[in-house]
Amino acid sequence: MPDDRFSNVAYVILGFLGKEDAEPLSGYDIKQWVDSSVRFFFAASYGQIYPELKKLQRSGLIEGHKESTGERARTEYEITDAGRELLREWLLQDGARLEMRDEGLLRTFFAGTLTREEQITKLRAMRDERSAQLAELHDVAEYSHGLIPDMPQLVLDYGLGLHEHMISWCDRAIRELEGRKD
Amino acid sequence: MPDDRFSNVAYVILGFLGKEDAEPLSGYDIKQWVDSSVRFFFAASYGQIYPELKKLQRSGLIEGHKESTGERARTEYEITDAGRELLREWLLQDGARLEMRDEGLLRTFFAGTLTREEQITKLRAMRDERSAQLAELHDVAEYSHGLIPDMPQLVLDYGLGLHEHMISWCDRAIRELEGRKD
DNA sequence: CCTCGCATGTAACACGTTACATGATTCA
DNA sequence: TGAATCATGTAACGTGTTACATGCGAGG
Repeated sequence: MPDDRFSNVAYVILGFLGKEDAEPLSGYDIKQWVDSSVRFFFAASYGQIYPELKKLQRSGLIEGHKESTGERARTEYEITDAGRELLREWLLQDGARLEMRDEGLLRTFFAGTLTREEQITKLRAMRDERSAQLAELHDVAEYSHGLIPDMPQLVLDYGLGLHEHMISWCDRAIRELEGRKD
Repeated sequence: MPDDRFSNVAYVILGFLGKEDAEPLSGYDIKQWVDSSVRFFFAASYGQIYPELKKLQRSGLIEGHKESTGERARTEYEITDAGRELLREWLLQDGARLEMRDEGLLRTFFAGTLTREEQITKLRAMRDERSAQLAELHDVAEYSHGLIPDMPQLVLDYGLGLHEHMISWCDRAIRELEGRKD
């Protein structure tokens, strides 16, 4: 067994391939799934996905089949028993990292030297961005309503609530600053 | 002027040095400030801070003074007018990136193959971690109450609300799963 | 015919963390 | 005396994004 350590992206792959009902997926498919579901709290690029697929295959955790029958060239992957086992191990691990990098908040934090006007403008922009994101998430949630199982549904609800919270904070902060407008 | 592009860490440094009342700060000081204020939505390590201080100085945006009078060797930095200008520019920029990487949520999302019991255990662990973080934040907020100006205070409130939201989501999710316990 | 989406990949770069090295001062 | 904190740094590593290259197939 070469190189025994896997990135979170590897577990995302195993996660999608390891769902109860899961069909075989290509690297491209996986990217689509990531972008339309976990994207708001976990991103993954092709630059990570394709190399990781190779690595997982080399380690016998997934199996690839060339599916080039008439259609476009395409390699579909399925999870193996060893893969399921590793996925399960990962799911049960404790100590999960939570990282956030919020440039908007960072700017807000240091915005004391701006004028009230400028501060309010910035907060409104932040609010609008979040609203746009919320709308997108709503689409995803609506579209997949009933199609996806319990846990993913709960996690989508989490995302909706989170964005709503951010928006209402912006609103409160704006009102607060407007009230103090001297 | 060599290399004209600065990382977010550079702006954090300028931010702390550029506050109205700001005293000169060492690299060590800045790390302390980061860890005790913006840490929950933006981290920075010594490995980023020290090189960035050098770079900012080379570009004339901050000025360092060796403060080795009797005490430990220590270099304190102050912001220059050019630095203030760049900081202001950055504060007014739009298009702020928001990145999140939440391993716990990721695991939850894929937890469909675990038993109800296991799922609930995981959620409880997540809840506890968040509670601990919330407590830490409360300490910071309490400690700095009145000491820090408007904007930072608002941002701290944001953090408190965010963590409370996460916790109540965990609670709801747990109740939900317990209700379905078949 | 041309554009869009499907499909696979890689190389260069940017970003960040960790571990390590070093040494002074303070306080119990 | 020994541990903790102040203080400054760097090298190695790991992770993640971007830009690019390539080509097929479907539909307007």
